[in-house]
Amino acid sequence: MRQHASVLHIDLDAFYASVEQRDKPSLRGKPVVVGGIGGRGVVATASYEARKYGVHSAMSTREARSRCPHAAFLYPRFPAYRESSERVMGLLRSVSPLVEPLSLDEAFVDLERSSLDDLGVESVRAFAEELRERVHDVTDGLTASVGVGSSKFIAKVASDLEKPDGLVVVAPGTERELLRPMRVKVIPGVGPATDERLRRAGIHTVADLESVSLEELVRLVGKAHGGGLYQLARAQDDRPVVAEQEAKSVSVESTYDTDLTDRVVMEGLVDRQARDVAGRLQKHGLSGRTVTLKVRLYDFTTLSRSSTLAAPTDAAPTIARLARTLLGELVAGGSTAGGVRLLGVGVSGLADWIQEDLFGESDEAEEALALPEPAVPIRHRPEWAPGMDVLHAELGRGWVWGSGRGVVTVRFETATTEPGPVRSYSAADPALSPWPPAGT
DNA sequence: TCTGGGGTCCTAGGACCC
DNA sequence: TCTGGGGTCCTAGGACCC
Repeated sequence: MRQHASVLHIDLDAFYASVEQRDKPSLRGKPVVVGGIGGRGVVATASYEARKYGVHSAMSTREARSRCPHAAFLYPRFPAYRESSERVMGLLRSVSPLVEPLSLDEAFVDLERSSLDDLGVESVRAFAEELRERVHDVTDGLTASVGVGSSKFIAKVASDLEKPDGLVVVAPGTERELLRPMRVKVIPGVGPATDERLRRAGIHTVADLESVSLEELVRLVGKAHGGGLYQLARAQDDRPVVAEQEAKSVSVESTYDTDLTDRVVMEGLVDRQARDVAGRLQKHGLSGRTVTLKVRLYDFTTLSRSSTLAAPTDAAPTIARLARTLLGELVAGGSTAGGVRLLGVGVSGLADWIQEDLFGESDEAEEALALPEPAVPIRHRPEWAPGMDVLHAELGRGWVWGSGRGVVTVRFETATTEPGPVRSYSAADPALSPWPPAGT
């Protein structure tokens, strides 16, 4: 724990939903739900208007629809979120070289490395308030909640206290009294399972946790976790802000609207996932030795099988061959007989050097074997997904309001226009195209 | 029609080595 | 001539985070 409140945590409010409301003027002030729209989708982010109806992250979209049928349900537009995120991270890096992004919408900033000389509470508060304004400006209107404290833990807790659009600076020395009345779930790492174990032991608040011995905590939740809880309950947290985190694994997974039983179909899907993973490894100059296949059965039982190569690879055919073999073992063993709802392929044991540079052997020969195009009957995403940006030859820029039965309905508006008109077209109308055009 | 997708870290057992 | 022990790698599963 530091002497000063010099760790800042920033969290963009209802990030995905807020970007949608910014870019779709007709949705401002209205309930918006961003997430998977398919039969098995879940909510990624709900706007504050939708939260009033009890809609929240990780809820199934079906449940969200029943709670708030009049909300706009939109597919995520990651390129738009990434663009705003990069602007915010860029701004943060202009303030301190030590910025640790946690996701697209969250980051820690080390103020000891900033230009701020006076790390007193009032000075830090003014600095953070100005930072929030600059985030608002650079993102064309998004709001952020900020917490500042003497550690990552305290900063993160603080940023949650006055959401949305809030700022809390925790004065050094007041951390423990702030934490004591809070539920143990406030501690990062305490999820549903740990919460339940602690609850059964009569531990509900941080104050309760503080009164438990280290030995008892280790007995309850294990060595590493128990040690961590013991410290965090006392607001002891020396974790540094770390700017560069190296990737340890790359994976792709997908849940299908209907359970899979056909081995050939599953192999085709796994091939495609292997290709996607290989593409991402290559894009980042990475290769890895361990290939993992993930299978979630109809009853949500999750299995994984992995295999480790002698040398790292980034080749799609190599990854696909291993993943297929692992799948074959599960199919042969009868595990998949009841149906498969999810398939995934991952590569771990990453090295940021290329195999061919260090080893005489390579999988070039295997790379030369092109993977057959999979005959995949299940389309995961409709062609015209709600929320996606489109261009119409006459009416210009708009977004897909809904589609079905060969008809697509578009609202013509952008971030800088008034709420615009709605028109319907044939899904095959050549005047309508995705925006931005493919390949740009 | 309960339960996404991208990750990280930890645990525990067996193999293997010194 | 039993009962060794520690370290590392690999695999599978689970908890957790956003």
